[in-house]
Parts: sequence; C-alpha cells; structure tokens
Amino acid sequence: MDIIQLADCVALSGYGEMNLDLTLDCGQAFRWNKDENGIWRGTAYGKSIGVKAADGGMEIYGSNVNEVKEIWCGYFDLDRDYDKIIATFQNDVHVRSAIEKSGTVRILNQEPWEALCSFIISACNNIPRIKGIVSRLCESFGDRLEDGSFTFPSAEVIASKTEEELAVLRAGYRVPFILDAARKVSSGEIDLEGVRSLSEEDARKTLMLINGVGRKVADCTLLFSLGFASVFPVDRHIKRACDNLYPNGLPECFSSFAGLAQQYIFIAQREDG
DNA sequence: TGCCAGGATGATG
DNA sequence: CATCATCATGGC
Repeated sequence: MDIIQLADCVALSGYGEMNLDLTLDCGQAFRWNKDENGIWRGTAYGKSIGVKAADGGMEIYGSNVNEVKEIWCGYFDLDRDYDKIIATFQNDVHVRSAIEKSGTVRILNQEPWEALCSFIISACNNIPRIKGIVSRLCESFGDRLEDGSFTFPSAEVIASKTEEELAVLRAGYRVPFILDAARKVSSGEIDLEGVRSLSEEDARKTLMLINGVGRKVADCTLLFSLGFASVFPVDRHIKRACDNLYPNGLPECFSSFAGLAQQYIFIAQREDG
C-alpha cells in the first residue's frame, strides 16, 4: 500500500477496491456527511478528517502520514485483502452480482463504544434519524474539535447524565438503554476491549447483558467495531434476503454475512477462512 | 392524518 | 418456539 504526503492531503493507494460512498453511508457508521465539494467529513478516534475518492485510491484531508498509519488505515480496514476475499466468491452468482452492482463495501473498524451506542439507537429506526440522534449526542456531550466538529462522547460522560438531560437527543424509549449501556461500560461491568479476546458466542452473550441489546445490535457491534468477521444474519430483513439468495442455507465458504441496506449486502470473510 | 422505520422485551398461544 | 403489543419520535 502506498501512503504519500501531498501538498494538502495524504494520498492512499494500492489497497484494492472500495466504494467509498456506500462504505461511509450505508448504515454501518452514522457520522459521515458529504460536503459541497464531494468530500466526506467525519470524526473517529478523536480526530476529524475529510475523505475523497481519487483515481486508484483515496485522499485524506486534515491528517498526516503518521496519523493515517496509526488510525485511518485500521479504520478503513485497508490491511485486509478484499480482492482476495472477493475472488473466493467468483463462482457465486449472487455475491458476484451484488459486487458488480454496488462495488466493494468495506467493513469499518469503529470505536466499540460508539458502535454499540449507535446500534442501540438504530433500534426500529431509519438512517437519517439515527444520524440525527447521533449528531445531537455528539454536539451535546462530545468534545469540540478545532474545526467545529465533535467527538463521540465517552461512556463515562453519558453515564453521568440523567434521562432528563438526554431528552435533547429525542431518542425516545432508547434513552434508558443508552444509559444502561453507558453505566455497564464505564463501570467496567462490561469490558468492551476484553470482548475482543472472547469466542464469538461469549462475546455476543456479553454484549446482550445490556438492556436494549439483542442479537442484531450485538452482532453489528461485533462486526463493525470489534473485529469479529463471522457474524450471521439475524433480523427479519436480512433473514429474508438470505433465504432468497440461499434457499438451502448459506454455503460453507460464506463465513460471514452482515447487514443489508437497500439492494446490496456486506460481505467479509473470517481470517482463518 | 396515518403508517412505518435495519429492535428489544415480556406476555401469551 | 411463533406471534404480538408496547415503547417515543420524526419523516413522508
């Protein structure tokens, strides 16, 4: 992979395919917005950047080579060989057509608390509104960065709030769930980083100890932030899509299958393949 | 106005 | 185990 410092940005190339628009706005992360110049603006790991697709790669604004190596390569999952993974599906007409239609959607590696909290908010909700609630959460309780954007508030900060104070989110019945998650995470009762070393089953069980976290929210958190690529479809929409694609069950090679939005699916493959 | 939204939960058949 | 009402809002 090539990482080059240009005059006003860091240019990345040589990591394979990625449909940046879908990757950043398909419902796996909720903090990216495209500005009038076609640059995606977002914040993660306490840093704010701009991202733009470029010929054969992408450009990152507001960062530097070290930070790109330390934070953003991991965030965008650039070290995983998606081309190789996709090649394993070359005989699968369903996956092939999905990829032809939508390109490669990369699985982002978000901060665990942010992902957990975001997917609790996503319960029975739609993407524009989820983004609105998450945005108010950050603006109300996150830290303001130089460029005017906000960090995602820590579990400690949220745990210190009352239900009344969280009413500004307009998150409805999800507020008590957010508080329960914040309390369990900030107190150490649930150790999110520790979940990484558990088996998939134990990791899922652990997350489901939180009120408002069922299998769907747990699996999304495992997949989009904790490095678990082997997560099977759970909600009725995904289930239906899978049933349509694979009436006889998922093929063996399909070690992971995570999330459905509109007409495309995310796919990823477990490291041990 | 009425219906739905990428869910979880607890109570019933 | 399947189904169902309920939860609180906003968008269309």
